[in-house]
Amino acid sequence: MRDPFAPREVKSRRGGPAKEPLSRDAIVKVALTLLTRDGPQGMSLRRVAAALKTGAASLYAYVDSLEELEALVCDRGLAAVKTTRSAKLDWRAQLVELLSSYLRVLVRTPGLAQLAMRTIAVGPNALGIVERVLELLDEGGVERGTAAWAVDLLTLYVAAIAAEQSVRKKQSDPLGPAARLINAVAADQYPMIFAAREELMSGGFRRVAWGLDVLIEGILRAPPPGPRAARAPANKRHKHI
Amino acid sequence: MRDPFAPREVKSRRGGPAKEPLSRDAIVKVALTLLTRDGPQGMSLRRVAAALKTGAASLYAYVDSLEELEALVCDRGLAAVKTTRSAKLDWRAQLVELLSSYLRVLVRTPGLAQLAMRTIAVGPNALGIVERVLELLDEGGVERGTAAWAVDLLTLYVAAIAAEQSVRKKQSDPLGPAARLINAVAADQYPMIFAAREELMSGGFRRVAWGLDVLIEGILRAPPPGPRAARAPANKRHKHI
DNA sequence: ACCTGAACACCGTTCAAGT
DNA sequence: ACCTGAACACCGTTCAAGT
Repeated sequence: MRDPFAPREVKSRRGGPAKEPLSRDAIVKVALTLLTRDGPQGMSLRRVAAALKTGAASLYAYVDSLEELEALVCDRGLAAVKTTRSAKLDWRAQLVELLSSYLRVLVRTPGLAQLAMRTIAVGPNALGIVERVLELLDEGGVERGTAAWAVDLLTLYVAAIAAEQSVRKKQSDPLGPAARLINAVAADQYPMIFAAREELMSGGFRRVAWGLDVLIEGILRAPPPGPRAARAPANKRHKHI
Repeated sequence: MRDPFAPREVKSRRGGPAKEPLSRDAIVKVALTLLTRDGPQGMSLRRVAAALKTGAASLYAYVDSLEELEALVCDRGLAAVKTTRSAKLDWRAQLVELLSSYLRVLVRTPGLAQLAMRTIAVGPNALGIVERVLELLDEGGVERGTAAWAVDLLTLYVAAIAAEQSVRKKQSDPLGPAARLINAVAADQYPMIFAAREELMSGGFRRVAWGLDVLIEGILRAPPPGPRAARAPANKRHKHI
């Protein structure tokens, strides 16, 4: 299997006649545009092809499948994430900054979050983000094995939050019918939910910030992954999952 | 908008002639069966209808859309999660137990995890899980506002892990081409990734256990969400996300 | 009211035929 | 080699017509 992120060389047209000579890069570009403009629905092979004034079959010269295109689009979308270094902020603030940028990019483009959850992100931009997070955790004194797992935990959390938000946004009502259901929950049947119904639905940016705080705090304090199992429930260790 | 989880009453056939008289419940049941057997692809309205020996159009008498069916299937799948109380284990062990059961159920049925991430879970089974988590956190002395946000964090994490695993499983190779790419990563371009390439790919149950530990540890220690912002980066508070 | 076949407007992918 | 139209095997949803 080829590296899907390696540029695929294509014989260039002799004089370079038209505006978009139909290259892999052009395909990914308009796909991301369509995704940003019309959401996940808008990025079909046929629509991308139509935007490039061709048939869908033509795209298969540059892309093996929709899945590959999605991976390419996903990584291209991640180019917008700011991974810049800052001398003024400590590692923790920089980490929060980076992850907030990641979140902002995922939320801004509807469907990108779902893509990020579905495809294993291994393009250069995704790798750049992972690299930077590892750097920052290292700066924070987090041991390497812990850091490796922590990257996943952090990025997974942000992607999941973003995906959830973009689902919620699709709902027409503020917070969707979920809110109404939670409000209608029987006080005697679900007393805890009823008591916390207010807090369950409040959210926004503070909530994300708190979540990142929880993760970072936990990463710094939870027993690191060593050769021995950390703290699995004693009676049910290694039960097949 | 009706509560989609309220049972929809249907005129019963006079004598009750056939095996499955085509009820909302029967539809959800075979849909879940198909999902479990054939994955997300297998649960289309047309396939569900075919399994019930009807046309797809017939299902619209019981279900408003594929999206509603997905929500119903999702909640029905969650019925398998064990929310039983235990006198022998402390709240924390019980919480890990419950979330492990949740994870097991999501991973066992391919596609259920993706469903759980896509639909806002508000069926009785989902509510039961949330209720139980809130109970356990309360037992652990976690303040209500914190607990409300923590439920989301915990369930989101488990669902995301499950979704990621079921994506990985789809890949043919052990760990998929992602592993090969990470192994092939240039040592000078991504030094941190290269150094941690081993740990980045190791995983399994211990990793999940560690993740839950991180979350719980963090939840116990991170500043609780109060009326004032907790610890957002001072220079970029409330920037629109 | 429930149920249905047919139709509508889409999909991703393949393939023989063009250049 | 790139590009294409047409076809294949699917989708979710609607709708007029049945009972």
